[in-house]
Amino acid sequence: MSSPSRRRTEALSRERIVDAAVALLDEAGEGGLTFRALSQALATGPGAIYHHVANKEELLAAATDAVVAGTLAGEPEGSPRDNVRALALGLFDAIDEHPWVAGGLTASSWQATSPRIFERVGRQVRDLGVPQDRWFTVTSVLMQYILGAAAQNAANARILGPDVDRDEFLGAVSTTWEELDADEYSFTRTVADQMRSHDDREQFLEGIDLVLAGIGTTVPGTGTT
Amino acid sequence: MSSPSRRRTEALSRERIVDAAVALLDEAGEGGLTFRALSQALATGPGAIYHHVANKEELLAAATDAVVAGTLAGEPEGSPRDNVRALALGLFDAIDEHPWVAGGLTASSWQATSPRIFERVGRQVRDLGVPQDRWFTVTSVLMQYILGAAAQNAANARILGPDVDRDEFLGAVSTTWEELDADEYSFTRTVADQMRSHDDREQFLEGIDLVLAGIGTTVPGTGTT
DNA sequence: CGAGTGTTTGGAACGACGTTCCAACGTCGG
DNA sequence: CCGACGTTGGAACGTCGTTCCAAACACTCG
Repeated sequence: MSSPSRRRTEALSRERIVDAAVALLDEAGEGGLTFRALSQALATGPGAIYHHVANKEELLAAATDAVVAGTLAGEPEGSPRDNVRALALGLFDAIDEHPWVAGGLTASSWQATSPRIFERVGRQVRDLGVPQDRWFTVTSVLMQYILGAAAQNAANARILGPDVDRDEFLGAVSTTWEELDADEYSFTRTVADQMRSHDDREQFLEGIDLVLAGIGTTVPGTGTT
Repeated sequence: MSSPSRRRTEALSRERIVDAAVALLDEAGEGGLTFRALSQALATGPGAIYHHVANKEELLAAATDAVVAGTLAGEPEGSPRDNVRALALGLFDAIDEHPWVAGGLTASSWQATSPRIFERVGRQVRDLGVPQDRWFTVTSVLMQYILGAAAQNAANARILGPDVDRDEFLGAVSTTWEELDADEYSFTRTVADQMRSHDDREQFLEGIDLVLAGIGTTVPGTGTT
């Protein structure tokens, strides 16, 4: 370990592999992560990678964890409600920017990534004044909404693609909804124009507020404020 | 159309293909759906299937829609709150029984399946007394929680596998949590034993109640009841 | 300083996948 | 009875995740 090693190329390491994987996923989407493409980006062969990473699933989990850990960096500094909002929005934006993270969380990153998020959310739940015997449930519900909503938003963004106009797409869906069967889809037809002009981020935050309000009704000393 | 066709074998149809796909997915999981396995189950070749189904993505979407449409069969008959609970629980159980549905909803079934669910949820939101200008947002949030929580539950069930003992697994995770770093994971360690004895279905329903309670705070004439 | 040891490398090869292609087959209108 | 046309299903293509192994390397010890 005297000279920090410069072998044939530049030394392959798990960290370098994960970084390259993140870059590849960002560029080419979930299907763009290939051991062949990764080999080429790292100027090596597929076999070499397997000495640092067990398989693709673990690699995806590591890439997911790298992104999530990055968004969880700072320490919270406001009221519990504000902290939950900030935490949720940070995850939402991260998943929106790296849509493959949603799939990565489903895969098997629960081992490292999920507890990381759980802890951050849970501390705010605790500070919110929720009775201790409900900590696990309330934290789980909050986390499920955050990740579930973010994942569905990412799925929508994926079918949209990077080069499709958002307003155009929303307009097309809205038109489709307006042309549905009048009896079978009376409600959906009514709100078709509401969907045309909605903002995903804003709607997500309203959902957080809704859940927080629900939590508020079960906390002894707190109103809706 | 006189004799309802009995060709070489028994006539290939989109419906027969989708049914076989559902059966295959239930038996072997998301990875078990293969055009080769499907060909064998239908006693035909892979090429024949492509005359009835565009590609695998569409097939998965059709299979997903078949399952979801089945759970949405009956008409609701109780209070809006009870109906939401029943609707949510029906979807939760369906996804728990067919975990691949979670992935199928993400894929591209939003075209047919998603509006189906949206309409059902939305009607209850309307009957709940939510102001009309918030229908779209509230319905979306409710639906995001339902599908998000169910999807994450299905992901947990998938890593569990059909033959692993649930209590044993929960105990193992709980133990892992208790051995986390005391400073970095103080909250998670505290609730480790709560997770050991929790019930997924019950927790899901508590989440529904939490969201409903949150909705209740924004509805003019309604208390928490 | 050189031989030996154990790890890292990377290219070839394997089986399985989604998908395409096309010759054979079946059905049906004229 | 015959041509036209949609259906069938097996072969084949390119790509994927993964495995295997001989060559290349860094390091330790005599």
